[in-house]
Amino acid sequence: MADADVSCCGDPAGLLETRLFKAPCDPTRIAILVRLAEAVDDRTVGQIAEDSPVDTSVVSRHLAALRDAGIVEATRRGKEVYHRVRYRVPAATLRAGVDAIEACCPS
Amino acid sequence: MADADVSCCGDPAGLLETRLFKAPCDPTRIAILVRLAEAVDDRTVGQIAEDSPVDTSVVSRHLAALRDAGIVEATRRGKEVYHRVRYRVPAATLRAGVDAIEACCPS
DNA sequence: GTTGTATTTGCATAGAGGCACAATTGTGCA
DNA sequence: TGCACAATTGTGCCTCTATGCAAATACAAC
Repeated sequence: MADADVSCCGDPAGLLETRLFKAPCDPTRIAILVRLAEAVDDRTVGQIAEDSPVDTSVVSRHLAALRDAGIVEATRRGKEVYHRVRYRVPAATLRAGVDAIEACCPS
Repeated sequence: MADADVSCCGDPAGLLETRLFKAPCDPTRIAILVRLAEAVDDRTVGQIAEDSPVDTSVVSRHLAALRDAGIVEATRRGKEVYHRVRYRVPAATLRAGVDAIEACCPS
């Protein structure tokens, strides 16, 4: 049973084990993500760190985690690395999971 | 808490800070949740612990966390406490969040 | 009441992860 | 080149949480 592939719901463990769910577990990561979402344009690591109580290195690591989870994307322009939130892909992943659950699981 | 209320997206931080997102952060909790989802009928703490490498007390604690997050519900019948997955509420919460994001955020 | 079983809770330990600081890397410019 | 600045990475500390075991609680049967 370890190979968790429920007949109707697709692969719930696969979804839950995604970094998509692990990424928002830390309050600091959530705060960074929200800051990034509130910004109208892309933000550099330094800009985000300015608004954050933690060190720049910490922000850098958290952004790397968010990038790794597919929640954030980045582009290097010169010395700075500009970050922005990816909305479509994570939202689509979540929606697909919710659809699968609601389509087949007991109400 | 940084009055995080983005104009269009509702309260993203509020959703992310929910225990709904914190609960699946631990692999053991995910495994327990998947076991529970795979079961056709309700499962007692002991039954879940049988299929789990960790101690019964650990399972009990994780189930409490999942209950606290609204992902699992339980009913006591005699000595045993029977658990089952709640699908509707968590799925609806996630769907509402996804809807809000897709409705207003940059594509 | 007592006994037996299921679950929860208290407590100590160990492991994982966040954090700050320092060192390193990457990039642009003189 | 050398220098300055932005970002990443190495390292050690510290906090938080998961874990196991034991004690306590909840409930049924007697």
